[in-house]
Amino acid sequence: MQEKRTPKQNRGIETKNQIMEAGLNLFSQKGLHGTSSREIAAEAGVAIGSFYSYFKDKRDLFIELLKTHRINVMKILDQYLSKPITDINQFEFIRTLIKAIWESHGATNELDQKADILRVMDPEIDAILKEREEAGVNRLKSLLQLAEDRLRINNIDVAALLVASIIRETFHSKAISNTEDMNAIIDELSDMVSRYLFE
Amino acid sequence: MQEKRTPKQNRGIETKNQIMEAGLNLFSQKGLHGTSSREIAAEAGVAIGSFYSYFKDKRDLFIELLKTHRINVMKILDQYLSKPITDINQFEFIRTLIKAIWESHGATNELDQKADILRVMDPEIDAILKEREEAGVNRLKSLLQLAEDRLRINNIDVAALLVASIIRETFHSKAISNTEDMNAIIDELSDMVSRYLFE
Amino acid sequence: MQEKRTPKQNRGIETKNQIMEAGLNLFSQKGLHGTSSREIAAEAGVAIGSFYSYFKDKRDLFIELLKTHRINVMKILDQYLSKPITDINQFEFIRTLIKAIWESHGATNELDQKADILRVMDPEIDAILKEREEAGVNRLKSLLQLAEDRLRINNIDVAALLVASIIRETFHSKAISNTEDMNAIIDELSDMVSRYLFE
Amino acid sequence: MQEKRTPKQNRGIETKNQIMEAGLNLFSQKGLHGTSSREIAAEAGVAIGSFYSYFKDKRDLFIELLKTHRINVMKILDQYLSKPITDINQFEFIRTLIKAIWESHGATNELDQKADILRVMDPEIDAILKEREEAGVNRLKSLLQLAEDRLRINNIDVAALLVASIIRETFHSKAISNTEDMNAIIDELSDMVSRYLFE
DNA sequence: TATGAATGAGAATTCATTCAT
DNA sequence: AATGAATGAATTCTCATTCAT
Repeated sequence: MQEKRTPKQNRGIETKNQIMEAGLNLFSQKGLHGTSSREIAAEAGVAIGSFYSYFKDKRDLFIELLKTHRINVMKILDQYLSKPITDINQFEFIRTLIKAIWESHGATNELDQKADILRVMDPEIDAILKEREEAGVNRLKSLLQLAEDRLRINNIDVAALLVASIIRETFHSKAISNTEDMNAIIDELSDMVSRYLFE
Repeated sequence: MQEKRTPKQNRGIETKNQIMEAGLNLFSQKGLHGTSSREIAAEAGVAIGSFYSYFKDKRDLFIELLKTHRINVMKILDQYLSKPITDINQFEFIRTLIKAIWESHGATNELDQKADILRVMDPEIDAILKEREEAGVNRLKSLLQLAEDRLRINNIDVAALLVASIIRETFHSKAISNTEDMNAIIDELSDMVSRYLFE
Repeated sequence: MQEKRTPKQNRGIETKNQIMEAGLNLFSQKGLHGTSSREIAAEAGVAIGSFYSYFKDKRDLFIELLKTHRINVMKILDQYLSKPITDINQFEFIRTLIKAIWESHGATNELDQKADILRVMDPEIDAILKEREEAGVNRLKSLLQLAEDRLRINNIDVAALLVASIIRETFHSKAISNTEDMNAIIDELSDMVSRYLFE
Repeated sequence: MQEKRTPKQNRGIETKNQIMEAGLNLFSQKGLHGTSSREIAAEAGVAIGSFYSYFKDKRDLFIELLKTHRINVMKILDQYLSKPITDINQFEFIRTLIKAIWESHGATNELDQKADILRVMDPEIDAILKEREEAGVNRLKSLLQLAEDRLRINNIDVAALLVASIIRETFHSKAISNTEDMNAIIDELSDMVSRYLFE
């Protein structure tokens, strides 16, 4: 195989971005197996040869998209959660958290769903997702520990795992993501979670 | 294509069952795209031609497995829920429900996860899953209506949708299904849901 | 392979006839390659195993049909041509000949067309057709020799070959066999041939 | 299916030509069903993938060959028939016509024979052949109308159909195309046709 | 004699990937 | 850096044929 190219000139950076955008669109719609490398190149408006200049294969692009997305999510979450949260009530705090997660998912929610199926077969993808999930659980645990005296739950580890999973999976749920009134869902979810966690 | 065969002799029924079992195993591990029809035939110990005698193609087998599973889940759920539930408390009621769902998932939980990704591209699979999800939401709604006077939530529709989704997705969650202590998870989940629903 | 069965009981004879009739229909419509042995058995209303009891394979049935047909054609032709022909004029003689050939083709004209393509690949089929063609040419030659003094052509061999071919191929011609007015065609063809042959 | 490729570079044109030549050879010998796509690719000395880059499937190649041939036949015929024909006698005129048709058939005569069998099952092939046959009949009719006062036949439509068919089918006849002395056949055929048509 | 389940070679077709230009 | 023609392994699917019942 030819050496993977790291673009130095503007032209190359542009090409790589086009491929990544095309990949994100197509993988989100049709998953890794459902999308062919030709298709991505065509959607990006470049030759198939160019695709293979920048990515080892389509799985390589998939993983790069997954990692890029992970960084984006973290950035958005940090912005939301950097505000002081002591002066708002518990329900509002949870609500803000859930909204932040919802916003940060945006464009790549579909990609995550596709990645979820691949992790079974693909240890590298599994590792990325697992790391992300653990990071989420840990961050939530830290937040909960700040308010430990107001918690009603015994096992903070199990609770953090459960709450993080529920929030994540709710947004992945097809039944829910097809619902028009996402605000109502977020309100109810916040109610459920805050009532579960706090006295 | 040759006529799809409906086995009349015992030998044929046996063969079809072997194929379905092999399909369930392999699809659960590797999904529809990750499994080849040859592989299924080999795992079932039959010739590839036999596979195509009983199923139009591997998607056809996948759908048949999905439908069979749906029937099994319903059977198990009905058994659990046919017991009188008035004399147990709310937490126990929810806990029994969640346990029933967990038990009924068993072997085909993995299959459902694979189906979930396919529904995006495949209207027939989407329809099967959607019907199942709606059936679940409706059944839960009926149960909730029986205890309407004790509920604290306003919108029973949104609550039923949310709770049904949360239970389903929790079991689909990789982060959770890898956990060894599922009983603790079920307890916490029951706590969360019953506290959300009831006064 | 199992021994080819020659039916002795009535049941067996009946079965074989059903298969031959089904074969004639399907081969005529779709040719040897276009027809599957399953299809023939289904059309005949027997199991595929029965097909292989009576015929080595589908080519074997095809050849048996071809030979049967050949015998039928000869029978009909002989009936027509056994009448004394001296007292009718030349045009009428040729016309009667052509009509006889047309009638005798009937049901198996289509089969002959299919056989024609196979002869290239299949020496046995080629031999059957060649033998039939030569028989036709020779018979025509004999007839012409009876009227040798009235002929205008020099080379009776070439003429017999040409005339026999033209008559045969005219009936095989798609452009013509789709024509509704076959009588007009036969009249013109008779005119052409008689004018060519006789003073 | 991947987009059918239209070669722009010389290399691609070369490849496509090799495939078409291999297809012509093999189809002529063994027909559409008798030839596999792998075989064509091997004969052309290219990979099977290249075959499918240039043709949707082998039927697509077959049809393209048929169309190409049609154009070639028309070109050659036009060259022959563009010479002034008034000063030659009727026999010579017909003889020239028949010779032109014979020459123009050349390599693709065999292909036509194969196409003939396929038209029954394949409307597109039927349409191509029908169009060609009609074009031939019409061209002949026009020629005959130029010499209308010398004709002895009544119905010019039937005569044109019959003569065109006879010429075409004579060349398709296996019995005749195996003959070594084609010149004798052409002479006799010309004699027959001119005597039929003209006073 | 009749049945039809089972077999597996072989054909069609796709698509990830390479490499000469 | 970009192109796209060429490759061929891998997969899907068909169908002639056998053989146990």
